[in-house]
Amino acid sequence: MYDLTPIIGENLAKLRRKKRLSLDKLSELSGISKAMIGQIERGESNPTVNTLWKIASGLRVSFGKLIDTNQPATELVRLNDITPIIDTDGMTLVPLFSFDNDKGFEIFSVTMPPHSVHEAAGHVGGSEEYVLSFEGNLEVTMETETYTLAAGDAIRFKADQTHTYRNPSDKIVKFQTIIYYS
Amino acid sequence: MYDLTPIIGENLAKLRRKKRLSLDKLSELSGISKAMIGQIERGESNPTVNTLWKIASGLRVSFGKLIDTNQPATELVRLNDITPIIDTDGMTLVPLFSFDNDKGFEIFSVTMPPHSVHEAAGHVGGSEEYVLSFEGNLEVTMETETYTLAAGDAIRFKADQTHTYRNPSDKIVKFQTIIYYS
DNA sequence: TATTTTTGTATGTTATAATATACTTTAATT
DNA sequence: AATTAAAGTATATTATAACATACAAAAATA
Repeated sequence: MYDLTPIIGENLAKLRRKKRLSLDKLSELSGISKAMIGQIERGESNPTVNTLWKIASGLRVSFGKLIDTNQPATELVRLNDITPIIDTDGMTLVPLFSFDNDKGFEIFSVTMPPHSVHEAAGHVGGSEEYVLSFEGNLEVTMETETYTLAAGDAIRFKADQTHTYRNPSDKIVKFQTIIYYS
Repeated sequence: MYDLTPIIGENLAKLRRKKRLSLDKLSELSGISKAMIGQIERGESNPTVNTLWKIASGLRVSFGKLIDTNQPATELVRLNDITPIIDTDGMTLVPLFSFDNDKGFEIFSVTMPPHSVHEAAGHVGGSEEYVLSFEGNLEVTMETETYTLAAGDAIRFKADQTHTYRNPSDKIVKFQTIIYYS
C-alpha cells in the first residue's frame, strides 16, 4: 500500500527551509523534539496525527500542506501494465485510477466473459456509478429496470441499490466505470 | 496542546456506520486490524498518518473527513478568560484566535505599557500583518518608514521585514493584530 | 588558526501504536 | 430454549514513535 512518509518528509523539509527555521526552533514552536522532526524529514518515521498536527501548527501551515502529494500534472496509465482483479464470476477489473484521497472517485476498466453475470450489492452511502460501454452489448439491471447498452452508450445510476451486470452474448463485453463516493 | 484523537474517533465511527461497515469489513478493506480501528474509534489510540490514510482509503473518504474538527458556527471569546503571554519587553499578547489549521491566520490582542518598544524580526515566508489600533497612539516602524496610528486606525504590512512597535506615551496602548501566513 | 555557536545526525530508552488472539455480547437461525 | 453467527471489546506481544542526550559537522566569531 501507499506510504506517505517520504512525501511528508519532503514537504516538511521544504516548508521548514522556506520559513528559515532550524530544527531547534521548530521543535520549540511545535513542542516536538528536534530528533523526531529530523527523522520525519528523512522519511525515517511514520508520525502520529497528533505529532504532525503540532508540527503543522508550529510551522503555521495547514495539515494538508504536509500530506500534499504533489501529483504530476499528467498521468498516463497503460491498461496492460496494471494487474487485474479477477472476480469469482469471471469479471475482470482493472483499476485505472484507484481511489485517491483528495478526489472522491475511482475508475475501473471492466471485462466480462460471454454469458456472465455480476451482481453487486449496493455500496451504501450515496455513491454513484457512471458506466461507459466500450465493446459489445452490456445489460445493466437495477431494481425493476433493465437497460441494454451498445458500445459508446453510457448510464449513470445511484449505486446504493443492488445492481446487476450481464453479458448475455457469445462475445466479450468491455466497459469502464467511474464510481463516485459522496 | 490540542488532541485530535476524540475527533477522529467520532468521525470514524460515524462514517463507518453511515456506510454500514463492520469493524471486520473495514479491517479487510483498509488492511488495518479491527482491534486498532476499534481503539481509534474509542479515542484510545493516536494513529499514525499511514494508518489513518489506509483507513480513509478503505472507507473511500478523504483524509480530511477524518480529522475534520466540526467547529461550532459561533465562538465567543472573552478577553479576560485567556491567559496572556507576557513578552520580555513588557508587551502583553492575548491569543484571541490562535492559529487554526484550516484557516491561515491568527488574531492577537496586544497591550503595550508606557514607553515600551517591541522589535519583531521578520517572520519569513510571505506573511502579512494587519494591525487595528484600539487605544492610545501606536508607532509602527518598518525599514525606513514610521507610521503613527490613533485609536481606530489600521495598517497592513508584509511581515517578512523587521518591524518595530513603539508606545512613546505615558499611557497604555492597545491594538489587535491579525497575522496571515501564506 | 583556534574557539564558540549553530546546525543536523546518531544512540539508547521509554511510551505506545499496531497486531494477533481470545473473549463477551448481541443478534439470527434452528 | 439451544446453537450458530456476527458484532465489538479485552489482553498479551511486538514493532516502533517519540524523547533525551550525546555527538559530528559546518558556520560564525574571536
